[in-house]
Amino acid sequence: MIEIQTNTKETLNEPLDGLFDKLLSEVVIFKSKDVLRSTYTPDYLPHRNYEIQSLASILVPALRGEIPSNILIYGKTGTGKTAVVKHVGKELEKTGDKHGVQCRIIYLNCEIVDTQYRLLATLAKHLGKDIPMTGWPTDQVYEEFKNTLDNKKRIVIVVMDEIDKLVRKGDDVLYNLSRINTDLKNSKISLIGISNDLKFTEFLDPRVKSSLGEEELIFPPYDAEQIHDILEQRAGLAYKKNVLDDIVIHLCAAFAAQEHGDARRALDLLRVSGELAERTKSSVVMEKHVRKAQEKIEQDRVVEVVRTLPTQSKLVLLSVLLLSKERNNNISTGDTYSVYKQMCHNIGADILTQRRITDLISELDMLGIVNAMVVSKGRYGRTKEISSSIPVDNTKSVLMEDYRLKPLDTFIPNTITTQVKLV
DNA sequence: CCTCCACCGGAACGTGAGGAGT
DNA sequence: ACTCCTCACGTTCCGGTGGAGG
Repeated sequence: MIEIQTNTKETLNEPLDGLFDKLLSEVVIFKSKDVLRSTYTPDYLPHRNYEIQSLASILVPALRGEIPSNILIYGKTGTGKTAVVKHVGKELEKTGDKHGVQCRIIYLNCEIVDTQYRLLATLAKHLGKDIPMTGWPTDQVYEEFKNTLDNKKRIVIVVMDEIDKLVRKGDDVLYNLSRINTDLKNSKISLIGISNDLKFTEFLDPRVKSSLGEEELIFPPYDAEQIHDILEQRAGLAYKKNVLDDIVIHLCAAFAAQEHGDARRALDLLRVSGELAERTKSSVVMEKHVRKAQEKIEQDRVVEVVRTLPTQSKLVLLSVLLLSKERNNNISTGDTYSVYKQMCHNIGADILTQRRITDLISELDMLGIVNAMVVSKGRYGRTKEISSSIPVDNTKSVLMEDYRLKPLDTFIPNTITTQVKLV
């Protein structure tokens, strides 16, 4: 989206290093964009004092050389769980240094570190012991980790973000980790699990459950007012003075509050709004930018979802899209299925049963890319009435990026006409 | 009030991939 | 290398159903 002027002599004669200087100087809105990224850990967390205090008071024994209770933290996305833990952790390490107590916080994201082996290896690495990422027997890694951990007197607090992802693949690691303290002479270990799924402990071994959940913290979602405060504070750091229209922050907060109080979403919105304003060379972020940003974020989400759909679901979606162009959105399962069958035939894909397609349609409905409602048409039966809830043409081109659907490019016109005749 | 359409959606089962244990 | 288990994905079978039209 960067336009380069080539029509004036001045631009052509300008030395190359001046080119970027000029572009750089055009960026006038942001002071620091990173402040609005989800990777940024703020020093000050509005409306999370209670959580910070609770967490700190649970962890304070660490500074006296005792083992803090293990903690489970629950809360939906964007409620500040990770930020609070990182913040408190930083403070704890700082205070520990001041008083000469060795406290280490190790932060792991279980979505990436998702097996027993990787988890132990990563922990060992954080403590300064390199273990090859593959190859060793798991129990050897465990031993190695234990020895490294125990070679110094210290308290180690392991933070496991998205712990539910790890549990789904077995809870042995957690069992081992929660019992490891009995084998340690010098150091002590304590666990903090973060999850956005309230029910994930159901899958846990009862022993692990009780040991891990010695203390529990629940982070409630923010309301619109609280999100407003958060945005206000971050906007001060991220944007230059007087570049935000008054309504911008209110609007971002309102949009995000609708999404179950997700602060991350609100910050994304604020950042994308600024980026859009910047691109249109506007020196002020205005309401229209926020609305555009909201649209863009939603569209990016849809594109991502559609792109990663399994082929069969893509075919079903494509059928719905084609039909919704021909009709006024009153599409039935039967219609969809016959178009779907034709397309499968055209590209030589397996044809699934209608029963399965019903389920696939329901899945698409849950993802929010089509609407499906069961309606009765009396004498003419009972069916799902399907309509697409996304822009048809854009989505179609995303679908066509899939090489397996490519052959349809030439078939699609025929498909529709035969279909129309058929009905 | 009854019928009957065109599908819904639950249940049980089959299959193949992939991981753990031995 | 082997079995055993789990899980995702599909199929088969089938009872169930809201309401327009008779």
